[in-house]
Amino acid sequence: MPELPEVETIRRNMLAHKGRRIVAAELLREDILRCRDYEAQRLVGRSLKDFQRRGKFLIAELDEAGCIVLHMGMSGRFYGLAEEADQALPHVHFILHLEGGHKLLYQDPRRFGGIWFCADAAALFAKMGPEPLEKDFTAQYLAAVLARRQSAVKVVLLDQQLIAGLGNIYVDEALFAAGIHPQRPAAALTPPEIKRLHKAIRQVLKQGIAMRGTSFRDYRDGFNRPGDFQNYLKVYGKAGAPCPRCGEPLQKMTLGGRGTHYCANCQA
DNA sequence: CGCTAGTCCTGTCTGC
DNA sequence: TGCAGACAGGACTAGC
Repeated sequence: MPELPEVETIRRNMLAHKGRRIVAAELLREDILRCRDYEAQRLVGRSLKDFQRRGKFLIAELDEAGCIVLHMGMSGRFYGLAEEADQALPHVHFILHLEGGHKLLYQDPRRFGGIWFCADAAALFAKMGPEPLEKDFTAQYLAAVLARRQSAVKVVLLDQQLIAGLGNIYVDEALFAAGIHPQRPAAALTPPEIKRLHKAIRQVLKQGIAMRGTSFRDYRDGFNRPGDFQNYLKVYGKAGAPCPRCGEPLQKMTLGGRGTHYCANCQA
């Protein structure tokens, strides 16, 4: 499930295609398109000016006519292939053919993701919270956000309107690193806990990026290669295994409808 | 406004 | 071995 580190990894990989011209665009599934400010045909002849990321969204900026925004949802992939690699791949919904014999494939079996052909992407992100790796995400900001919410701290951290880019894996890992129980009411966290959590969120995301993302199941990078961070997870997907800190069996519960992994002994 | 529950989707896993 | 059902969850919506 591509979260901030996975989308950032894909973005960095996509920079290999920066400046390349689009020679053809195939939208193979209409219902994957969430915004149609312009038709796919309008992409032909444009070039990929730059690649940006906002939260879990990847933005391909065009030299004119706006941009292409992609969200990988749960199972989405976006990667480059040589043009001659033409074996029939399942669940490919969008293909950008580029000059120089390259093509970019958007592939998403579960179709929780989507694509936007936007004249201006700013409106898409108007309500989105700050980037957790940018300077405006401070411990003070986190404290203010948590103070006005009574929900479980994990549920609050997953709210994209409060913090952009956190998903189920990195939230569980950050709460473990900070020694905070995922079910704690957000407003009940103490200032030292908030400081630890703030640091843990940034640390875990940076580690995830350094390891090119977590391939727990479906995720692949911009070259269709798995990431490495699944080998460094402490709690996610490890219910029943011994806690790496204290050795007690890790627990699993459901919070906000999501599988939640934690150590009942280390996370208070 | 805050919060919960329901919805979408299909590959993979579990139990009989 | 085969099949039915459970399970995974990001973002959005309705309803209280």
